[in-house]
Amino acid sequence: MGRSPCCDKVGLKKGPWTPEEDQKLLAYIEEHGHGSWRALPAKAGLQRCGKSCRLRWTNYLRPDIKRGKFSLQEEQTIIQLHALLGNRWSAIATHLPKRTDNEIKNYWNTHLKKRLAKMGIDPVTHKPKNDTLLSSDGQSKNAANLSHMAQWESARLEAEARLVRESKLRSHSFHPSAASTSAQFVNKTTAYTSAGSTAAIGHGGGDLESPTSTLSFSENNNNNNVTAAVVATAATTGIGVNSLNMIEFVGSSSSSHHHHHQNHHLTGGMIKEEDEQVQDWKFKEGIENSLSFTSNLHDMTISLDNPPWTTNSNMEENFTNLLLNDSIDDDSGGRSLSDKDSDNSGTHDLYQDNKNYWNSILNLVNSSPSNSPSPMF
DNA sequence: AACAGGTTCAACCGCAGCAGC
DNA sequence: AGCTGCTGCGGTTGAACCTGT
Repeated sequence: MGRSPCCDKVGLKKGPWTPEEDQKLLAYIEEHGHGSWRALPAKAGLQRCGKSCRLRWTNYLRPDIKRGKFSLQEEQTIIQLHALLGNRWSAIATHLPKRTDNEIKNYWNTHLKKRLAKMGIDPVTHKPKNDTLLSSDGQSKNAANLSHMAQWESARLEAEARLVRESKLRSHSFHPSAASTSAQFVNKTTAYTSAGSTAAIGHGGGDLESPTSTLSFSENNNNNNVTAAVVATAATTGIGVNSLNMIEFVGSSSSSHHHHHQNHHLTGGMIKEEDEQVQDWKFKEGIENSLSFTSNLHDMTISLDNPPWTTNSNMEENFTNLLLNDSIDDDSGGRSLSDKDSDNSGTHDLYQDNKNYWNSILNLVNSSPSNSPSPMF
């Protein structure tokens, strides 16, 4: 179990990379691909450890990295995914094409975490810090249920990662121009299918199956039964609320991008325009081998005094306002969580905002940026 | 202009998981 | 089954940069 010596080896350089080193690394990978990272530095003539080279490549030099300011939509995505997945930056990064986990992590720690804290939202739990106000009205239960969702989402992502790894192994004819170094650049198709308690393992053609998760919630309570049926097929669209207190996210997977749609040119084109980003979101929904993998993840019942998510109206808008208010008026002291009045209406607002917040998170699962051309912020 | 304190982010560290032997 | 090496991940660090005084 001995640790690999890595940079402990004497003579290996550490610290910031010089342009010359960057050039060497780029030139080598462009010509040969990275291959074994451990062996790379010697071959490329670099006095670095392989780990350092890999990091430099994946976080900085890789051509398909979008650098610069995060868009409002990206911010929202990060916040929502963080609520679902926690500090699983690599998993979050899979939903943000061209952004590295490191970049997302940094952005979270330096911007978003503080912004949420200012708003009175615990950046860890994504619940209002003064949660006692909500403990008796079912909202905590909502959060608990969402926590379950998060667990399943995590499981799904892990399953996807496995599939991706398998896929990469099978088609591992590495080409420098397709120097995919991370699972995040492999398309995935995901789906949350409302299926009651039905377990369905669906298989599609191709040598790999598309990760499709089935989430269903059906829990009994003395009072209201709410089935939250989430159907989110990768880049899903639309949300329907039927008359039975049932939320239905209906999505469709339509694209058929080829895995190698990304051109890994090593020069230029690092930053793509917004419409290209939209394309990338679309691309996420497709997968080279038209994957189809369905797992019935969970069956549970949500019992609620007040059925949550029974309406979608203004959901996104409210979430948007929550964050926008704060980011626009950054000196407001984060009062966007409705502290204008400290009476019962304030409490209600808090509840409402919290509900909207979590609704928006749920909605993320079903929504695709490609279908929300106008920023939510 | 100079300094101090705060912020950002590239890079490092250590650990865990996995594959091959 | 156990060992070893490699890779990826998340937490942390510290130099560079920014801002206020």
